[in-house]
Amino acid sequence: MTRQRTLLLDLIKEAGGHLDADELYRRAREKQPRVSLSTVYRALHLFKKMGLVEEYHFDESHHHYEATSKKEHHHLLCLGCGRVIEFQSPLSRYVTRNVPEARDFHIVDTELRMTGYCSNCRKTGQ
Amino acid sequence: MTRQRTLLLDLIKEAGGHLDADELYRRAREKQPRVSLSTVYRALHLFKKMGLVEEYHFDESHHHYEATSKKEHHHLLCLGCGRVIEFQSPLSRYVTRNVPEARDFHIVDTELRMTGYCSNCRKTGQ
DNA sequence: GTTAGTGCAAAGGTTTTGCATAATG
DNA sequence: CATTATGCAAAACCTTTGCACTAAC
Repeated sequence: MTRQRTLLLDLIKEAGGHLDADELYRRAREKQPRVSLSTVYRALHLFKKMGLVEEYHFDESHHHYEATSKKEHHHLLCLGCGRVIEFQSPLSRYVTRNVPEARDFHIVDTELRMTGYCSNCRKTGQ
Repeated sequence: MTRQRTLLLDLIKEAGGHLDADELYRRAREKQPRVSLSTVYRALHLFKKMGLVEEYHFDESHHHYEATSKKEHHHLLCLGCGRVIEFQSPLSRYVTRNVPEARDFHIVDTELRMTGYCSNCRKTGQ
Protein backbone atom coordinates (compact mmCIF):
# COMPACT_ATOMS: atom_id res chain seq x y z
CA MET A 1 0.00 0.00 0.00
CA THR A 2 1.46 3.23 -1.18
CA ARG A 3 0.53 6.85 -0.67
CA GLN A 4 -1.02 6.97 -4.14
CA ARG A 5 -3.14 3.87 -3.72
CA THR A 6 -4.43 5.00 -0.38
CA LEU A 7 -5.45 8.31 -1.86
CA LEU A 8 -7.12 6.74 -4.88
CA LEU A 9 -9.12 4.26 -2.86
CA ASP A 10 -10.23 7.01 -0.49
CA LEU A 11 -11.37 9.16 -3.36
CA ILE A 12 -13.34 6.32 -4.88
CA LYS A 13 -15.03 5.56 -1.60
CA GLU A 14 -15.87 9.14 -0.74
CA ALA A 15 -17.20 9.79 -4.23
CA GLY A 16 -20.10 7.49 -3.41
CA GLY A 17 -21.15 7.26 -7.01
CA HIS A 18 -19.17 6.27 -10.04
CA LEU A 19 -16.06 7.85 -11.43
CA ASP A 20 -14.20 7.40 -14.63
CA ALA A 21 -10.45 7.11 -14.72
CA ASP A 22 -9.98 10.67 -15.85
CA GLU A 23 -12.19 12.18 -13.18
CA LEU A 24 -10.38 10.16 -10.55
CA TYR A 25 -7.08 11.34 -11.98
CA ARG A 26 -8.19 14.96 -11.78
CA ARG A 27 -9.33 14.63 -8.20
CA ALA A 28 -6.18 12.81 -7.22
CA ARG A 29 -3.98 15.51 -8.63
CA GLU A 30 -5.64 18.10 -6.43
CA LYS A 31 -4.17 16.28 -3.45
CA GLN A 32 -1.03 14.84 -4.99
CA PRO A 33 -0.13 16.89 -8.04
CA ARG A 34 2.37 14.39 -9.32
CA VAL A 35 0.26 11.25 -9.60
CA SER A 36 0.12 9.91 -13.10
CA LEU A 37 -2.70 8.51 -15.14
CA SER A 38 -0.84 5.22 -15.39
CA THR A 39 -0.92 4.89 -11.66
CA VAL A 40 -4.64 5.51 -11.70
CA TYR A 41 -5.23 2.79 -14.25
CA ARG A 42 -2.88 0.39 -12.52
CA ALA A 43 -4.58 1.00 -9.21
CA LEU A 44 -8.02 0.52 -10.72
CA HIS A 45 -6.98 -2.83 -12.15
CA LEU A 46 -5.58 -3.87 -8.85
CA PHE A 47 -8.65 -2.80 -6.91
CA LYS A 48 -10.86 -4.58 -9.36
CA LYS A 49 -8.85 -7.76 -8.99
CA MET A 50 -8.99 -7.42 -5.21
CA GLY A 51 -12.74 -6.95 -5.38
CA LEU A 52 -12.65 -3.49 -3.87
CA VAL A 53 -13.93 -1.76 -6.94
CA GLU A 54 -16.35 -2.63 -9.70
CA GLU A 55 -16.18 -1.61 -13.30
CA TYR A 56 -19.22 -0.46 -15.24
CA HIS A 57 -19.84 0.06 -18.93
CA PHE A 58 -22.25 2.94 -19.01
CA ASP A 59 -21.69 4.43 -22.39
CA GLU A 60 -19.77 3.46 -25.43
CA SER A 61 -16.50 5.23 -24.83
CA HIS A 62 -14.97 4.60 -21.43
CA HIS A 63 -15.48 2.86 -18.14
CA HIS A 64 -16.75 3.90 -14.78
CA TYR A 65 -15.67 2.60 -11.43
CA GLU A 66 -17.35 2.38 -8.10
CA ALA A 67 -16.49 1.05 -4.67
CA THR A 68 -17.92 -2.42 -4.26
CA SER A 69 -21.03 -2.37 -2.16
CA LYS A 70 -22.53 -5.27 -0.32
CA LYS A 71 -25.92 -5.00 -1.99
CA GLU A 72 -26.60 -5.98 -5.58
CA HIS A 73 -27.55 -2.87 -7.44
CA HIS A 74 -28.03 -1.66 -10.97
CA HIS A 75 -28.30 1.55 -12.93
CA LEU A 76 -30.81 3.60 -14.83
CA LEU A 77 -29.28 6.12 -17.21
CA CYS A 78 -31.30 9.09 -18.32
CA LEU A 79 -30.70 9.95 -21.95
CA GLY A 80 -32.10 13.42 -21.38
CA CYS A 81 -30.08 14.78 -18.49
CA GLY A 82 -27.40 12.15 -18.11
CA ARG A 83 -28.38 11.39 -14.56
CA VAL A 84 -27.53 7.95 -13.23
CA ILE A 85 -30.01 6.43 -10.83
CA GLU A 86 -29.05 3.46 -8.72
CA PHE A 87 -31.51 0.88 -7.58
CA GLN A 88 -31.35 -2.38 -5.71
CA SER A 89 -32.90 -5.47 -7.11
CA PRO A 90 -32.10 -9.17 -6.73
CA LEU A 91 -31.93 -9.63 -10.46
CA SER A 92 -29.33 -12.34 -10.43
CA ARG A 93 -31.64 -14.37 -8.23
CA TYR A 94 -34.55 -13.67 -10.54
CA VAL A 95 -32.53 -14.80 -13.51
CA THR A 96 -31.08 -17.95 -11.97
CA ARG A 97 -34.57 -18.94 -10.92
CA ASN A 98 -36.40 -18.12 -14.11
CA VAL A 99 -33.99 -18.59 -16.94
CA PRO A 100 -33.22 -22.18 -17.89
CA GLU A 101 -30.00 -21.26 -19.66
CA ALA A 102 -28.70 -19.71 -16.48
CA ARG A 103 -29.49 -22.60 -14.23
CA ASP A 104 -26.23 -24.47 -14.57
CA PHE A 105 -24.18 -21.35 -14.93
CA HIS A 106 -22.05 -20.23 -12.04
CA ILE A 107 -22.70 -16.50 -12.02
CA VAL A 108 -19.90 -14.22 -11.01
CA ASP A 109 -21.27 -10.84 -11.96
CA THR A 110 -24.54 -9.28 -13.07
CA GLU A 111 -24.69 -5.92 -14.73
CA LEU A 112 -27.98 -4.39 -15.80
CA ARG A 113 -27.97 -1.08 -17.55
CA MET A 114 -31.24 0.53 -18.54
CA THR A 115 -31.47 3.68 -20.57
CA GLY A 116 -34.46 5.92 -21.03
CA TYR A 117 -35.92 9.19 -19.81
CA CYS A 118 -36.48 10.14 -16.19
CA SER A 119 -39.72 11.72 -15.02
CA ASN A 120 -38.25 15.23 -15.14
CA CYS A 121 -37.07 14.89 -18.70
CA ARG A 122 -40.39 13.41 -19.75
CA LYS A 123 -42.24 16.43 -18.38
CA THR A 124 -40.03 18.99 -20.03
CA GLY A 125 -40.49 17.16 -23.32
CA GLN A 126 -37.17 15.46 -22.82
CA MET B 1 -28.75 2.74 -49.75
CA THR B 2 -25.41 1.91 -51.25
CA ARG B 3 -23.79 -1.30 -52.27
CA GLN B 4 -21.65 -1.25 -49.13
CA ARG B 5 -24.50 -0.69 -46.74
CA THR B 6 -26.57 -3.43 -48.28
CA LEU B 7 -23.71 -5.84 -47.91
CA LEU B 8 -23.01 -4.85 -44.34
CA LEU B 9 -26.60 -5.16 -43.24
CA ASP B 10 -26.89 -8.54 -44.93
CA LEU B 11 -23.77 -9.77 -43.19
CA ILE B 12 -25.04 -8.62 -39.81
CA LYS B 13 -28.34 -10.33 -40.33
CA GLU B 14 -26.94 -13.58 -41.60
CA ALA B 15 -24.39 -13.73 -38.80
CA GLY B 16 -27.21 -14.39 -36.38
CA GLY B 17 -25.07 -13.67 -33.37
CA HIS B 18 -22.97 -10.71 -32.58
CA LEU B 19 -20.09 -9.27 -34.50
CA ASP B 20 -17.55 -6.68 -33.69
CA ALA B 21 -16.60 -3.99 -36.17
CA ASP B 22 -13.42 -5.71 -37.16
CA GLU B 23 -15.02 -9.08 -37.80
CA LEU B 24 -17.67 -7.41 -39.90
CA TYR B 25 -14.96 -5.56 -41.79
CA ARG B 26 -13.11 -8.81 -42.49
CA ARG B 27 -16.25 -10.54 -43.74
CA ALA B 28 -17.19 -7.57 -45.86
CA ARG B 29 -13.84 -7.48 -47.57
CA GLU B 30 -14.28 -11.06 -48.70
CA LYS B 31 -17.15 -9.87 -50.84
CA GLN B 32 -16.06 -6.33 -51.59
CA PRO B 33 -12.33 -6.10 -51.12
CA ARG B 34 -12.25 -2.34 -51.13
CA VAL B 35 -14.65 -1.50 -48.33
CA SER B 36 -13.01 0.50 -45.61
CA LEU B 37 -13.22 0.28 -41.87
CA SER B 38 -14.59 3.81 -41.77
CA THR B 39 -17.51 2.73 -43.86
CA VAL B 40 -18.15 -0.11 -41.47
CA TYR B 41 -18.20 2.21 -38.49
CA ARG B 42 -20.29 4.78 -40.28
CA ALA B 43 -22.78 2.14 -41.33
CA LEU B 44 -23.00 0.73 -37.83
CA HIS B 45 -23.78 4.15 -36.43
CA LEU B 46 -26.40 4.68 -39.02
CA PHE B 47 -28.01 1.29 -38.46
CA LYS B 48 -27.99 1.87 -34.76
CA LYS B 49 -29.71 5.21 -35.18
CA MET B 50 -32.23 3.62 -37.50
CA GLY B 51 -32.90 0.91 -34.96
CA LEU B 52 -31.75 -1.89 -37.23
CA VAL B 53 -28.83 -2.87 -35.11
CA GLU B 54 -28.07 -2.93 -31.42
CA GLU B 55 -24.80 -2.29 -29.74
CA TYR B 56 -23.53 -4.41 -26.85
CA HIS B 57 -20.72 -3.89 -24.38
CA PHE B 58 -19.51 -7.39 -23.71
CA ASP B 59 -15.97 -6.83 -22.66
CA GLU B 60 -13.90 -3.87 -21.84
CA SER B 61 -12.20 -3.17 -25.13
CA HIS B 62 -14.62 -2.97 -28.01
CA HIS B 63 -18.28 -3.23 -28.96
CA HIS B 64 -20.40 -5.91 -30.50
CA TYR B 65 -23.32 -5.46 -32.82
CA GLU B 66 -26.34 -7.54 -33.56
CA ALA B 67 -29.40 -7.21 -35.74
CA THR B 68 -32.31 -5.94 -33.71
CA SER B 69 -34.62 -8.78 -32.82
CA LYS B 70 -38.20 -8.53 -31.83
CA LYS B 71 -37.80 -10.40 -28.58
CA GLU B 72 -36.10 -8.93 -25.56
CA HIS B 73 -33.01 -10.95 -24.90
CA HIS B 74 -29.86 -10.82 -22.82
CA HIS B 75 -26.47 -12.45 -22.60
CA LEU B 76 -24.49 -14.79 -20.40
CA LEU B 77 -20.75 -14.62 -20.94
CA CYS B 78 -18.58 -17.52 -19.91
CA LEU B 79 -15.29 -16.40 -18.44
CA GLY B 80 -13.81 -19.82 -19.06
CA CYS B 81 -14.42 -20.45 -22.74
CA GLY B 82 -15.64 -17.08 -23.91
CA ARG B 83 -18.93 -18.50 -25.10
CA VAL B 84 -21.86 -16.10 -25.28
CA ILE B 85 -25.24 -17.57 -24.45
CA GLU B 86 -28.38 -15.71 -25.35
CA PHE B 87 -31.57 -16.01 -23.39
CA GLN B 88 -34.95 -14.40 -23.45
CA SER B 89 -36.42 -12.85 -20.38
CA PRO B 90 -38.88 -10.03 -19.84
CA LEU B 91 -36.52 -8.26 -17.49
CA SER B 92 -37.59 -4.77 -18.38
CA ARG B 93 -41.13 -5.72 -17.36
CA TYR B 94 -39.84 -7.26 -14.16
CA VAL B 95 -37.92 -4.11 -13.34
CA THR B 96 -40.67 -1.63 -14.17
CA ARG B 97 -43.01 -3.63 -12.01
CA ASN B 98 -40.75 -4.23 -9.07
CA VAL B 99 -38.39 -1.32 -8.86
CA PRO B 100 -39.87 1.92 -7.54
CA GLU B 101 -37.12 4.07 -9.06
CA ALA B 102 -37.97 2.73 -12.49
CA ARG B 103 -41.67 3.33 -12.27
CA ASP B 104 -41.74 6.84 -13.71
CA PHE B 105 -38.88 6.20 -16.04
CA HIS B 106 -39.58 5.77 -19.73
CA ILE B 107 -37.35 2.86 -20.61
CA VAL B 108 -35.79 2.80 -24.03
CA ASP B 109 -33.29 0.02 -23.70
CA THR B 110 -32.39 -2.77 -21.28
CA GLU B 111 -29.06 -4.51 -21.35
CA LEU B 112 -28.22 -7.28 -18.94
CA ARG B 113 -24.82 -8.84 -19.06
CA MET B 114 -23.98 -11.70 -16.74
CA THR B 115 -20.56 -13.22 -16.47
CA GLY B 116 -19.60 -16.50 -14.90
CA TYR B 117 -18.76 -20.08 -15.78
CA CYS B 118 -20.83 -22.35 -17.93
CA SER B 119 -21.54 -25.95 -16.96
CA ASN B 120 -18.76 -27.29 -19.19
CA CYS B 121 -16.15 -25.03 -17.72
CA ARG B 122 -17.28 -25.82 -14.21
CA LYS B 123 -16.81 -29.53 -14.82
CA THR B 124 -13.35 -29.19 -16.25
CA GLY B 125 -12.33 -27.16 -13.21
CA GLN B 126 -13.10 -23.81 -14.80
C1' DG C 1 18.97 -3.65 0.29
C1' DT C 2 15.55 -5.94 -2.40
C1' DT C 3 11.28 -5.81 -4.17
C1' DA C 4 7.49 -3.54 -5.85
C1' DG C 5 5.28 0.88 -7.37
C1' DT C 6 5.79 5.23 -9.74
C1' DG C 7 6.12 8.88 -13.47
C1' DC C 8 7.00 9.89 -17.90
C1' DA C 9 6.76 9.28 -22.60
C1' DA C 10 5.88 6.36 -26.15
C1' DA C 11 3.00 2.71 -28.18
C1' DG C 12 -1.34 0.03 -28.50
C1' DG C 13 -6.06 -0.80 -29.91
C1' DT C 14 -10.48 1.06 -31.25
C1' DT C 15 -13.12 4.63 -33.20
C1' DT C 16 -13.60 9.17 -35.56
C1' DT C 17 -12.63 12.78 -38.90
C1' DG C 18 -10.95 15.66 -43.18
C1' DC C 19 -10.73 15.69 -47.68
C1' DA C 20 -10.65 14.50 -52.47
C1' DT C 21 -12.97 11.00 -55.31
C1' DA C 22 -16.77 8.22 -56.63
C1' DA C 23 -21.37 6.75 -56.59
C1' DT C 24 -26.34 7.60 -55.81
C1' DG C 25 -31.00 9.39 -56.91
C1' DC D 1 -26.04 17.59 -61.65
C1' DA D 2 -26.44 18.08 -56.76
C1' DT D 3 -26.08 15.58 -52.90
C1' DT D 4 -24.44 12.00 -50.08
C1' DA D 5 -21.31 8.06 -49.20
C1' DT D 6 -16.76 6.23 -49.84
C1' DG D 7 -11.67 5.24 -49.23
C1' DC D 8 -7.61 6.58 -47.50
C1' DA D 9 -4.63 8.44 -44.22
C1' DA D 10 -4.21 10.98 -40.28
C1' DA D 11 -5.96 12.18 -35.80
C1' DA D 12 -8.39 11.37 -31.50
C1' DC D 13 -9.48 8.84 -27.63
C1' DC D 14 -8.81 5.68 -23.91
C1' DT D 15 -5.76 2.40 -22.07
C1' DT D 16 -1.38 -0.18 -21.63
C1' DT D 17 3.60 -0.75 -21.52
C1' DG D 18 8.95 -0.04 -21.15
C1' DC D 19 12.17 1.82 -18.55
C1' DA D 20 14.81 4.48 -15.31
C1' DC D 21 13.90 6.25 -10.76
C1' DT D 22 11.81 6.23 -6.17
C1' DA D 23 9.53 4.58 -2.32
C1' DA D 24 8.00 0.68 0.55
C1' DC D 25 8.95 -3.03 3.65
